[in-house]
Amino acid sequence: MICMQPMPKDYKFNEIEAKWQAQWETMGINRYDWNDKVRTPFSIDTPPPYPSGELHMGNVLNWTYFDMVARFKRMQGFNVLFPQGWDCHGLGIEIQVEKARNIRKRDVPPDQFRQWCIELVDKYIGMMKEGILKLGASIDWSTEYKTMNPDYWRRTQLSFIELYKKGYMYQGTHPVNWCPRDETAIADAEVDHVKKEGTLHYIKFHLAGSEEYLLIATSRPEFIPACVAVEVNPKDERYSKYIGRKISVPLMNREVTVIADEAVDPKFGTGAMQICTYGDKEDVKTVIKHKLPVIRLITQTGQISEAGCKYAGLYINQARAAIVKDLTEAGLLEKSEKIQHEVGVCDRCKTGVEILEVNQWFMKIMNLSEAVMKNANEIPWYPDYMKNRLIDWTKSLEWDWVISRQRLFASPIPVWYCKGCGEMVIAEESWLPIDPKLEGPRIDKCPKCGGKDFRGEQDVMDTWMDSSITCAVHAGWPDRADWKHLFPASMHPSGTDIIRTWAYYLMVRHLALFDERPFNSVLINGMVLGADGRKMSKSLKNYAAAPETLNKNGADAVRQWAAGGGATGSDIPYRVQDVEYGRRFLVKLWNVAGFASNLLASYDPKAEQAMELQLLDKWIISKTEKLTNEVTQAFEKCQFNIALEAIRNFTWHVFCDFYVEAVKDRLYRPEVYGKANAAAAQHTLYEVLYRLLQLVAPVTPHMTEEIYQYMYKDSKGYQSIQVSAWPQYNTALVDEAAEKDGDLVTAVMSEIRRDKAEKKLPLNAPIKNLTIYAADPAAVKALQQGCVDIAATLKIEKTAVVAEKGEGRQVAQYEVTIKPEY
RNA sequence: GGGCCGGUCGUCUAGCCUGGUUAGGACAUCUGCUUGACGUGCAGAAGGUCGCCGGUCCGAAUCCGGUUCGGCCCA
Repeated sequence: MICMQPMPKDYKFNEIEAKWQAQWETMGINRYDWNDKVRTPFSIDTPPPYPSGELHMGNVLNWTYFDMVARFKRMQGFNVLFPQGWDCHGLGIEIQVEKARNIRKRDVPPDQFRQWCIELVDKYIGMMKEGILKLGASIDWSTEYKTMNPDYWRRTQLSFIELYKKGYMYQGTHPVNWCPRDETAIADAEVDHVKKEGTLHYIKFHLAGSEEYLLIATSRPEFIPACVAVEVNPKDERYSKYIGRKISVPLMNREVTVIADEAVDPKFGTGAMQICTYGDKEDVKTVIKHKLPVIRLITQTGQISEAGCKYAGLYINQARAAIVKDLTEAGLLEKSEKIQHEVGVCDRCKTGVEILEVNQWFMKIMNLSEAVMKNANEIPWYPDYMKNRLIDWTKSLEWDWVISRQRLFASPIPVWYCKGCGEMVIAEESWLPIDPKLEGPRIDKCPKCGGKDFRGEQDVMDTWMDSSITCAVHAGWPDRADWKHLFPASMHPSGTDIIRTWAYYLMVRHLALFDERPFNSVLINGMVLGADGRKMSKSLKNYAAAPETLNKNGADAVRQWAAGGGATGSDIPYRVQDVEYGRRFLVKLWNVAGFASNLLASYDPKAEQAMELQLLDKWIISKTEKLTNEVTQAFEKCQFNIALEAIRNFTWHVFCDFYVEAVKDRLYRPEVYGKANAAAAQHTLYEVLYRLLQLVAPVTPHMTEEIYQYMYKDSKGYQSIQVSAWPQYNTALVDEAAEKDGDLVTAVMSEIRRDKAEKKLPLNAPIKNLTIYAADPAAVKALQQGCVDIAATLKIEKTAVVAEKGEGRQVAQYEVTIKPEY
């Protein structure tokens, strides 16, 4: 019986990759089996990406990581859940809609605006999904969800209600980061810090009823109307005599007190500073500490309020200019100088962030910090040191998480207020999903005053409220009674840039909701850099478009770049050469498989045959087992680059360059070597190639599947190599003696090749006689076993092994010499 | 100012946790060969005092301390 189909010479990756992507879907191998309670589940908490246009190389890197884990775990026999969602809501899309249509959120009815957002998100999802499909990610598409769909934000609302009941959600008037352009509160995590040039103004503050003045340095003179104190360092001798005295605020008909605090840096500016509400985060601390009053100077649109007297109505920049001008005219401006300083900007629109005291919804997070850090420490991180990013971030937090936003495209906060008495009504679980802007609470009257009129909460939730419950949602919460079967997630993948947001928010939300951590390990990917090592961007001309790259090289080649481009967690430059190397490896693999299928045309893997394994057979079988062990361990530790390099080197330089070369003759001329010998070569060739295909299958799933279907499907019986059993390291097949002897034999082969190369002879140039000298009896024995292969590989007519130290060319690193006669 | 990461052949990167290999690989370069699979492939060559200083050790790219230069994050 002949079961080997001849393989075509060409590999058309476009066709073949698309074919298997469709077939896997049909076979259902990517599906998580919700009814299977036998296999251990392995769930990947795929972070739903923010749809922002076409897939980029960063996405390619991430999804390749997720997919390699999914495929590896599937082969290991786990019931793998690899879900896919889309994180739709948020400022990013709103800003794009505003820009594309040249409007502001208030210019059109909210429904119209939301509709435009939905349309844009859907368009982007289509683009990204196409790329992810092309990459061959083995996602269970039956799990696909969009956070903008009511069925999803119902869960966000439910989590809000439960957290409210547990006392984690509260409303309050506190200073928050505020983006004047987007007119909304934002969280610390959404503030970027950028270096900017600013001006430091030295302004005279006269002591009350005196000609004496203090010089105050400030980069924000527009805050003078909100000045509530002047602060100096208590140890600063220049100012100690003024502490406690009244001082007048320039241009304002008002006096404040000079206070002392260690926090003031005597070396910055003049060592005396104005405290305003609020120029920066430090002001907030000072105001609380010294119980200072608050003057609300900046409005939600970034203008000066009535508190700014004559400056009211001006925008911040205009007010600054006006105040500097007035100060100059009043002779109160001593000097101005340029400085470099860091300012907080909105991470979406890059507008300078202000600190406003406004009524908002908050989630209590400060008391969860210990638990976050404890849990971060208890689970493995790949790589380990990345856990510091989460721990450091957690330690640095000072404010609770502001979760309300004054925007439109987001999950509604399910709350109403009685117009009569102000009583708050929180939605019942059975009302969800519900938008309080569109309908009232499902109760007859206010439970407190009996009033019938309610005002729905106009604010919406931070998008992170949607995306920080994915571990529970993926597991089936709240609809599946058995959702704890998949919770915590086995692995949460994250990027170095979003640890402080995604990993952090997931941790606090789930700990607060369920008193349990959301994931049991974390896989971190670095950023994709341009080939020049700088951040990839279109303007730097080092940008590679992912769809184009995939179309040109095929997913399997690009995936090798992602897997092998660098250590897990480190930033990885996108190098075309890496993709090309990947492609060449595929050509090599395809060729050797095709070649092997020819050599194995008469081989029936299922037939019981007598075989006599030769030295090099045992040698490569043993090495293959060790490779299996090495690759398995590397995949377990998410060291994809190590796994891939080991497989490629072995395939190319051990299997192809030595084993296949050596075994050709045995298979071409079985009559010379005997049936059992040839059978051993066929068996070894067949099984080692199969093992290599399995090991590399998580990285290059398409080609390995194609080869598997031609050569192995019938004998191995799995419908796909993707569900074949991951090989176990079989120590019984490890043969140290055979490896040692085989290494000597291959070293001799290399030495003869070297000799031929030096003599500028072709590698198949015949050698009349070869004499090998070795004094060591063990070496002699090995060479006697191997000299048939040496002769066959290098076209030697007669070979002799002499058991003595002889002359000739020394075999590198061995006490062995050779003497070829051409 | 704080935290984390990194500095290894021309370029990029592995190794460092668990000290001892001629420091591995890829790309580029050079020299041959083209052989019964190879969109080429194969064979070979050259190229690194592992940022710097000090310590521990019989022995350090690897451990420790310091220093310097980058990158990221935070203040």
